[in-house]
Amino acid sequence: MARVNDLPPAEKRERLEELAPDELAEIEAEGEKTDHDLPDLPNVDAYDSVRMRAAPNPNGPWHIGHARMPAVIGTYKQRYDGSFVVRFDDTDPETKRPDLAAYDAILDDIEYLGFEPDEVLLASDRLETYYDHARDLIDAGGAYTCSCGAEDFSDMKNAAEACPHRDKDRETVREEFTAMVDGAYDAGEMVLRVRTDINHKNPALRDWVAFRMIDTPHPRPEADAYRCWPMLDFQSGVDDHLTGVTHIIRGIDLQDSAKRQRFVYDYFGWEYPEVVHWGHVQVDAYDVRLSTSALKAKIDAGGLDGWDDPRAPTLASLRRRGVRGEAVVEALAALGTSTSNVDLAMSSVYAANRDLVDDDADRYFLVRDGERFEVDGGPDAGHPPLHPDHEDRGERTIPVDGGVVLEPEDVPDQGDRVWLKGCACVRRDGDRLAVTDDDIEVVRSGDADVIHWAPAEGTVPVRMRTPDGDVHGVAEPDFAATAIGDVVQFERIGFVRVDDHADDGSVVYWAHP
RNA sequence: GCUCCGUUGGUGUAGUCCGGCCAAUCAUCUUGCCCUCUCACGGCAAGGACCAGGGUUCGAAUCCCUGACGGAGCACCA
Repeated sequence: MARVNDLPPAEKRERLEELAPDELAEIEAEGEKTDHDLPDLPNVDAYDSVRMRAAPNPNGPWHIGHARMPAVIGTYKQRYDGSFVVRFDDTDPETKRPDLAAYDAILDDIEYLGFEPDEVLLASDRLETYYDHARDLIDAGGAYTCSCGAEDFSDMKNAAEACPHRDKDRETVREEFTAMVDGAYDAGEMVLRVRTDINHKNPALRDWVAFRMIDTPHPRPEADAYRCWPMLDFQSGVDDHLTGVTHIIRGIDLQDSAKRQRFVYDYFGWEYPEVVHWGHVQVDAYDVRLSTSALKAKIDAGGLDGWDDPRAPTLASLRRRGVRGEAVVEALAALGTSTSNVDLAMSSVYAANRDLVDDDADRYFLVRDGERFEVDGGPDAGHPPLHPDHEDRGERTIPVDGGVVLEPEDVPDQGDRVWLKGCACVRRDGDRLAVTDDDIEVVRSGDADVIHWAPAEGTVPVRMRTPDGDVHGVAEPDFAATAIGDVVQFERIGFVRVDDHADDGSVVYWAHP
């Protein structure tokens, strides 16, 4: 044994190949399947096919953190040839009041990420289903109506004491639940509780509320007549079973949900799906909080121009900046599904996007805070290529004979030389630049830096919107030929998406370096 | 307070279930070099981590205990 261990790896492999070729193949196959970021889902073999769900609360467009769910279940869907349903859990018309525009905004966001739900459901369409199951649960002795005040019940529960309503007879419970459904009570007067275990060591699991009364009508006209609404744990638990969900992925804030819902599943004789919990995501590079309501407040207060403001950590913003959904998915899937909280580095999204757009992004010059110089001698214009790796795309034409503007940092000292990229080498002489007879060797030898530049006249004014605020500059004339929506690179500045060409100038959204 | 859960480089992640092949993987990041008419791309190299302390063991990132730190739930929110 010791002798074998001392052998170099290659030799060990050889020996093993002679002795046990099958086992070797197995070992090496295992080593190869580590090329995806996400861990395998648990117990996949026990199911005919993998079915997952995203259960968003439609309270606004999505921020970057929200994209994690479609990114992960979409990736699993592809891996396992499975499916997923998008189910809007819009069962609180008051404190989590749905925003009617958010339903479509969220579906748009999912499409942007590159996924298509196999089914879309709205919980607010399914109240009758929940009522039916509540009645079944009551009949099974699994629920009781309770008119305790919330605080009173909480005290009893924490002391592991049953409330006086717990042993009501079923007939009364049935009648009172019917009255709840009929809207006979006001908010706070009556709830339906699941009978779990009042002595359970975890107080969070004791006799939780399944249905409560809400006076505020639902914003959807289809659901505005209902007053008796299910709580998440009941609604979600029932729907997961009814829609055939095999794998639930959710946040650690719902760690206790499975344990709560299991009581209902047990009453119904259902099998609980596999569950994966993940931690919270934070995103670096933004000083705005990753919260829909905080973003909404900031927009309403005028601190952001809208959901797609480049300073907002939203998917709408990334899309406008020219970041592809695929890059967002790649970066989020790489976070895995661990239960600890994670930080998403925007640089990883940017790296993934750069990989996707670099080849297509034509190059242009943008000069910020340009300092003007007259140019003496040399050619009429410079002709840098549209893309350094694709000469066939042609070259740009940048006039030089009417003078040029340079960024202050690039202005050479008196008598020093710089190479105007795509044009010629110039030497500074006061506020003039004299073209020298140097060839490119002066750049190779390190005697002159290559810089970008723009003509003094005929440029396109550009407002570049970035997460850190707007930047102004002028782009070379050919930039006007780009199409809205194109992603181009302003050399030495970064990739941007062309957003608008107006008479008084263009607007671009900065994507990343 | 009660109940759960977690802790691998700056960030994320693999390895932890089934202890040795882990002086720890990959990506991102930072730095340097190469390539190049800058940038970007590409290539090469370097940097940087097993929360702490005990225990078990021939051997611990991996198992056990204690502690520290962090997170979550205990809602008529999702």
